Amino acid sequence: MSAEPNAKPGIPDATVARLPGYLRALGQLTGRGVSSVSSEELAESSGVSSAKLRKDLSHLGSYGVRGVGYDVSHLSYQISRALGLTRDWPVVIVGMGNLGRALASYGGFATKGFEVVALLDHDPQVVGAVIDGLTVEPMSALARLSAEGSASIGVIATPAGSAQTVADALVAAGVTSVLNFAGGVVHVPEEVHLRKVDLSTELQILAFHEQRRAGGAGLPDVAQVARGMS
Amino acid sequence: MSAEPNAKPGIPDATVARLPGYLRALGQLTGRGVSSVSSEELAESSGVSSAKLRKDLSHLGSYGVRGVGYDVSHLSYQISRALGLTRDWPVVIVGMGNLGRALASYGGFATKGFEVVALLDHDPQVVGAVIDGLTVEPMSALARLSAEGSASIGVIATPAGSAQTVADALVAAGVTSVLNFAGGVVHVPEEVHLRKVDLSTELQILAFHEQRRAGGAGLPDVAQVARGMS
DNA sequence: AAGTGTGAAGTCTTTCACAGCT
DNA sequence: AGCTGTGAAAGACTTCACACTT
Repeated sequence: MSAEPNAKPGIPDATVARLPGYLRALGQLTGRGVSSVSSEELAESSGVSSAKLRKDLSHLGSYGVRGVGYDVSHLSYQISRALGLTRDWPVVIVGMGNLGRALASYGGFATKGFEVVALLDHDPQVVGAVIDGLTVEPMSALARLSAEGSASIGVIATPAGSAQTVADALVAAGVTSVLNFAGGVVHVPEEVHLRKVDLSTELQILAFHEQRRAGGAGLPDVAQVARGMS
Repeated sequence: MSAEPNAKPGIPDATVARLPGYLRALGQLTGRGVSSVSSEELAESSGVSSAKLRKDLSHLGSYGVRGVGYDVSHLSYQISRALGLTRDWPVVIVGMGNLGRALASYGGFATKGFEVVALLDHDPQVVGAVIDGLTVEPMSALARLSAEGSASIGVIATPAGSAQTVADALVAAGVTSVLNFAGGVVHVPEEVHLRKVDLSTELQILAFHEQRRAGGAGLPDVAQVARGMS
């Protein structure tokens, strides 16, 4: 209870969620040979306001130079360090359906900071397949990962119905962070960090805004609105 | 300037983002034959607190019965209506790589409220392929969708480098909401709604928490803290 | 008795605007 | 002169706790 998932002596959640964006923008600047950048410029590249950017960075420390701006490579390093990307985190992906395959070969993992150490699937027909250089293993391989202590981040890409079972297995194997792409609610122990990405949810949020744009009216107490015009 | 993308006479963004979760939980209850539910129970199924749930629902209207709870099917309908899911929104997916294929066949679209009307890809080698019953078309097909007025929500599943170009094309074709799975920042006109889903970002946020768990101490500079006090 | 709906208090986040350093 | 870093103000969101309804 009093132990929030958020006992932070340090960096606010909202800030943490934006740091990856800054890091990416800095990477692009590096690629273009830019070595120094102002908060105004970096904010523009990242799609936030400069005040927000400065406040965010101020939580990491004082890495800018007044009157000048930020050194691109130094700031990149500091953000990487704050995010814990100066070492590699082992990632296990469970569920090698379309989505799992996409994730396994997605460039996101190529980003420094992560290494896919195992691809798992429940289906014997899928086990043994080679995806992006890794052989798909059965769920029982979790025991090995657990013993090796090489389970740290787990990604769930199974159908929604299996998500809780998979999450339980991951937690039992020592995984302490879970990224859930399967729909539905998954419960994990207090000390395990869980994040959720769901296509339906995203689409439904967009639908809300589409409707607002079109409808205009749609207030709560308006009873039955016109049925399908189509 | 003062014109926020967010002039809401109605429902707070944070609430809108949770409504899909309630809707899913209600669907499960319906499947189990439950016809009435309390805020406590529905909150538990949705992974939120009951106070938050009640406050959220209060923004839609007063659809509960004191001393009793909520009627499952009526509440489902009201949430669907609030989200704009009482009609179908046409969705265009651009980029038929691994991710695009996964999205095209993902159950998320099967959820009532959306219809995939086109799959597009820039690569002539991919055009013509049939995925989940739809034939992949070239980017030029956007002109047709635009003329039909059947472009409403666009999903970008291309490599990051093409994202801005694709977004521009979608907007030109009349798309008013965009869901971007490609990394990087994409700019769209004020009136177009944009949401972003990025694997790297999610992993990096998890890495932060993993590190916090492990590292414990190691805060960057303590010197600066003292400075601010003087 | 049970459980919703909601003001009010509390917490977190963003924005403002400017002091302070280079 | 220019740009960062940051208190203070404003705003958004969450939690509390209870009046009110069935």
